[in-house]
Amino acid sequence: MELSNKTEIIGSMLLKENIKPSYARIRIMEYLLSRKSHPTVDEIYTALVKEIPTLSKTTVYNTLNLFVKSNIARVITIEENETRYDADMSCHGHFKCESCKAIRDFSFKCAAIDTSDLDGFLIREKNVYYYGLCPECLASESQD
Amino acid sequence: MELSNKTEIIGSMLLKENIKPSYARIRIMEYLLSRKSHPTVDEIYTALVKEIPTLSKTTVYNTLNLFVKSNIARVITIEENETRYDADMSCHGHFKCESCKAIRDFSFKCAAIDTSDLDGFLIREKNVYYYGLCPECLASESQD
DNA sequence: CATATAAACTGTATTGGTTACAATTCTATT
DNA sequence: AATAGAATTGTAACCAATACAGTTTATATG
Ligand SMILES: [Mn+2]
Ligand SMILES: [Mn+2]
Ligand SMILES: [Zn+2]
Ligand SMILES: [Zn+2]
Repeated sequence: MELSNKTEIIGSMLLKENIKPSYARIRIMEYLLSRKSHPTVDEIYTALVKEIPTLSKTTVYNTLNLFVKSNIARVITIEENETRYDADMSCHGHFKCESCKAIRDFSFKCAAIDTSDLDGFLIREKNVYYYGLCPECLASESQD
Repeated sequence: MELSNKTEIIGSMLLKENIKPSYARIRIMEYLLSRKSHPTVDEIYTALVKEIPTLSKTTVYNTLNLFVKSNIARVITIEENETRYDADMSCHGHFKCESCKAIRDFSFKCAAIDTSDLDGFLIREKNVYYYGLCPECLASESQD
């Protein structure tokens, strides 16, 4: 069936990073991959605890920190107070609408950013955050 | 003398934004402008309280929030736990060395980032954060 | 100058996301 | 079944940031 297939795919992804594919870890990674919402710890916990009643919020924290350390998830610090997470490790930027608070991906060519100032630096990670208004909020704000 | 000249320049900068140029506000903005270190609230407070013994940390928070709202300073969320501030409002990126923790500016051409995915969006602010190793730390790490 | 009003500042209490840690449960091996 | 180690849990503690009420300072008016 499909669910076990997905479980196996995620399980082997974790095993490749020497992470034991426990049920909680698989479900957390599955949640990260299925949603493009860049969820917070609380969002992940609240969603999964319905199906995994024994789940602890500490486990969500531990698991996400483990994923980040293993480079299969990344931290999104687009907000000042709460950390968000993303399992999409491809090079892409994040736009946050200051009105509806939605955070969505946008693509850009990483190589297009000229970083001659950083010659001699080892660059491990790039985060690009844009802020503004999405088209929907822009339309509803102009009609006042 | 020079100090009063600097004070007047910062004072008129604040007045332009309808911010009353109180002593605390001028000194906080002066600290932000003189340092390129992107200081935290605690760094600013600790440095200034030596000269302004009555200074309250709440005032530092209030003042920085006021500056950010008036677009004469910006929040740097390059770290997960602590907010940093920058009075340099020009388009530039920030590089954080994961070894020595230093945060330094780098320049890039804002227009070079193709954002066709964001057609129809109103972009108000752009933050570019890079992480890695600075040349000094790179050299000291390779000699093991 | 004296008084009144508003703005700025201060100090403390509280909030909320995150981590520390010890106890418990689960998993794998013998 | 028994043991050891890993994973998970629940609570306590931490700490940056905010809320808030009280105090001080600045400005305006008579
Ligand atoms: Mn993303
Ligand atoms: Mn800067
Ligand atoms: Zn929106
Ligand atoms: Zn360094």
